[in-house]
Amino acid sequence: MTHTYEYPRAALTVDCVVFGLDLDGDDLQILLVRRGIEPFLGKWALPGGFVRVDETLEDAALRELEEETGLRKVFLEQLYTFGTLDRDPRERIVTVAYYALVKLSDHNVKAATDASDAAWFSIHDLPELAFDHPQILDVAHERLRGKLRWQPIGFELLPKKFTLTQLQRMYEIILERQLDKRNFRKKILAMELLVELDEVQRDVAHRAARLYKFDDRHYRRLLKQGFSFEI
Amino acid sequence: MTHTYEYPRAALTVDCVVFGLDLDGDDLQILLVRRGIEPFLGKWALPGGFVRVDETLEDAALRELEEETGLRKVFLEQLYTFGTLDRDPRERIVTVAYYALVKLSDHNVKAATDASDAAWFSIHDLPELAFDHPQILDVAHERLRGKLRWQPIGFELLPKKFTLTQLQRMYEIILERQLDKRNFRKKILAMELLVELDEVQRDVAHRAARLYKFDDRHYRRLLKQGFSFEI
DNA sequence: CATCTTAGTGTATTAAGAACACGAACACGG
DNA sequence: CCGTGTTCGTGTTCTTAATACACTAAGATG
Repeated sequence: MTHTYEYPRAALTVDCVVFGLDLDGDDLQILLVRRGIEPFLGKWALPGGFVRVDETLEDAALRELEEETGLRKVFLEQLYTFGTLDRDPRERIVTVAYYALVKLSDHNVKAATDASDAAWFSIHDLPELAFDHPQILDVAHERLRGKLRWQPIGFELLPKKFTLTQLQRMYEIILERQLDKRNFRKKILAMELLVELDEVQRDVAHRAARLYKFDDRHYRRLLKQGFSFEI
Repeated sequence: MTHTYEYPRAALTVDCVVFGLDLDGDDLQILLVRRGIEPFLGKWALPGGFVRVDETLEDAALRELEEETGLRKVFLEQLYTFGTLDRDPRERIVTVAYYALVKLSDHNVKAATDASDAAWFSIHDLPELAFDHPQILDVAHERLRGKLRWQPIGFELLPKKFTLTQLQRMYEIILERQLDKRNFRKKILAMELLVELDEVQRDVAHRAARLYKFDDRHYRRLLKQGFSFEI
């Protein structure tokens, strides 16, 4: 069945920049999929695809993410819409880009094997990408760095229970600068957004650190009172 | 001539939230156009329209803005893309929203008469709007307030030459809080982004204030050195 | 020349950010 | 069980930025 319109229409797609944090490797990572069709057959690309006429943009992004990488229930936020004329060699395609933050600890390497061909890459060592995906990735990286300091989205990259050192390292990796240990702990604890758990790290070859979790309910309550997060 | 595709496609539009500043009325204003066709015939709406297949999104926004309101050469930035299923009663339409900042002093009331039916409204006294335009406007207003403090975009709302009092009032109107006169002047002058002109206000019934202009070249130079603007 | 309105200016106090080092805990290996 | 190695957890001082606050000067008007 075909569909006919009076004027030509651009096709509409979504693309997702998925960030993951490798605390061991001290590295920010991106989830890419290998293209199985032309154009750019065999090249790596951002997971994404065409928006169906009966689903919202966000639904399309979540669907494509699951189909291509197996990921579900991730933090997802709209990034920017890219609409230059020649960004796809086939025809005019406008893409609404999203960025996602995932806890590598939960959805560990499963994502890589589940789908046809998906893999994590260090943001500092990326393969050649299809389309204008390098540009989309740059915008996403910039947004992540910018937003991280003003909104508590970084917790989406950590396991539910984390140590203060892991939290600090997350900020250091993404912001690409060192933070002072004592000042960092003073500041983050003063916000009263973390709940200290009766639990410590396990299986570490040194003194185990106390575990904390982020108190989302309390954060939302504070927000209404004009509280503003800042690292 | 018609155009046929294998799968149904959403239509793509752009909409613009145009902000103007009325320094006399101490008021932030929005430019709206009255709809000449169904749906929502006769209702006020954001200027906007369909994206042609051979123009970029930004070009479409600028074109629609000029066609419907006569405005040219305004500050324009992408806001967000709205894609819920029922936002247009006719069919699936996805809209890429932009926001614009204009100097009311330059493009004064011409805009209102030039086009069929365009007019400025106080953001605190808006008429009933078509589609999901109230929501788009809210997002734009939130973005403006958020961005104003961290980027020197407010100058786009003022005449090229302005007084420090006007500058302060602009921040007070949009941020909706009072600022201390001496602290404000101290801070803004310390940034060294303003050029003091050999010129003062004219036609005022009291002591005339010194005029300043924003030094865009110097701002860009400072940016590269890691400078960050903040009010 | 008296009146009215806005312009323009400095200091003292308070809060936040930055700099900085060492003893305690715990696992491990000999 | 004792020494070694690694990370944990903690306070104070100094510096810088933010806040609070009020009067004289300039110039237009009648």
